[in-house]
Amino acid sequence: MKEHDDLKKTGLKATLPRIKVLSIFEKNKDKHLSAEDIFKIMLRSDDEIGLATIYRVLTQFEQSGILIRHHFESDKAVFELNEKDHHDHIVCLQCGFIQEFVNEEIENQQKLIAKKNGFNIIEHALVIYADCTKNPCSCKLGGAENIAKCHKLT
Amino acid sequence: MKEHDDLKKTGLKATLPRIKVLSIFEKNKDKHLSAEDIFKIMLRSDDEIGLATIYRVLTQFEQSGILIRHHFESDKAVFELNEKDHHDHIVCLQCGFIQEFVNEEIENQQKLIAKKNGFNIIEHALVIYADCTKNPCSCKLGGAENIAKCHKLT
DNA sequence: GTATATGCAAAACTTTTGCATCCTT
DNA sequence: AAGGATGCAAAAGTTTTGCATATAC
Repeated sequence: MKEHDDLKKTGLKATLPRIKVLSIFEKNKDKHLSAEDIFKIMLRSDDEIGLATIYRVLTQFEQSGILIRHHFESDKAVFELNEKDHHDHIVCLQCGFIQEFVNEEIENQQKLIAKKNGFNIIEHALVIYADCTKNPCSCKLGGAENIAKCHKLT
Repeated sequence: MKEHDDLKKTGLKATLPRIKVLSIFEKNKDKHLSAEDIFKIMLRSDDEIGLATIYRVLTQFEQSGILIRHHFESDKAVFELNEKDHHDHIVCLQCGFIQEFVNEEIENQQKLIAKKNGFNIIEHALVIYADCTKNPCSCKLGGAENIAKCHKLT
């Protein structure tokens, strides 16, 4: 089982809750999920889990490098798989849609800035808050399937 | 009174709590303060205020463009005066010291990226998380006055 | 005088923790 | 079998809200 082996590689015991949480992220590679999102997804598929366990597992996964934690503009943290290919985010303020991007020039400038100011970069977070109305955003297209695409839950 | 007039300009009634909160930000132009920071500062100077009022005032100030809200890596929001000169932040993970910076090249690249992806930028947040040990960070220098400089309260 | 703002307490919401029980190795 | 992981409930931390009272204009 893929998730089972991935967990063992990081030194974590392959328990059912951990396997379940990891597989949800594998099935939602393009999504940014909160603890509550995970909880709701598992409730809907009749998987028993406690919210406290989810918080513990998410923190462990972040520490072992499996997940990345983001704060974006809201009070609650969201997580995504750490695919090693660093990227930044554009967040649509209307529907929450998240577009990922990379830009070498920005990466380089950051290194120069840190060096000039005497800092060692540990990591960074660049979030552009925007409207995707011109895109157009899925919400504007209407229809349950688009609203679903637009928001976070699967 | 400066704060009084500034408030009237934005259409807000110039009440005592609002004037007090605004003047704290004026006195701490280089700091990023949380609701609780404000609360503690006012307690120390014997100004009566409720925490709920601080939260309401901070939100109103943000909406009227007086303050900017940041989330950085922690759970609690921090605010700073909106000086109109946009800048980004380097946050020291060891002591919380915050260095501001601007970089035109990064600003331009963001505009290009948004355009290419069909988004209207509303705003953006770039935070570099780093160690300022090489700086060296005030905490490392020791001494109460440096620790104080390093952290947020005034 | 009237509408709005404040203070307090209670509630809402996210996240953490203590502890008895269960599961992985 | 033993140690770590889970679930539940309770707590902690941040932010919001209801309502009676106070304040600005």
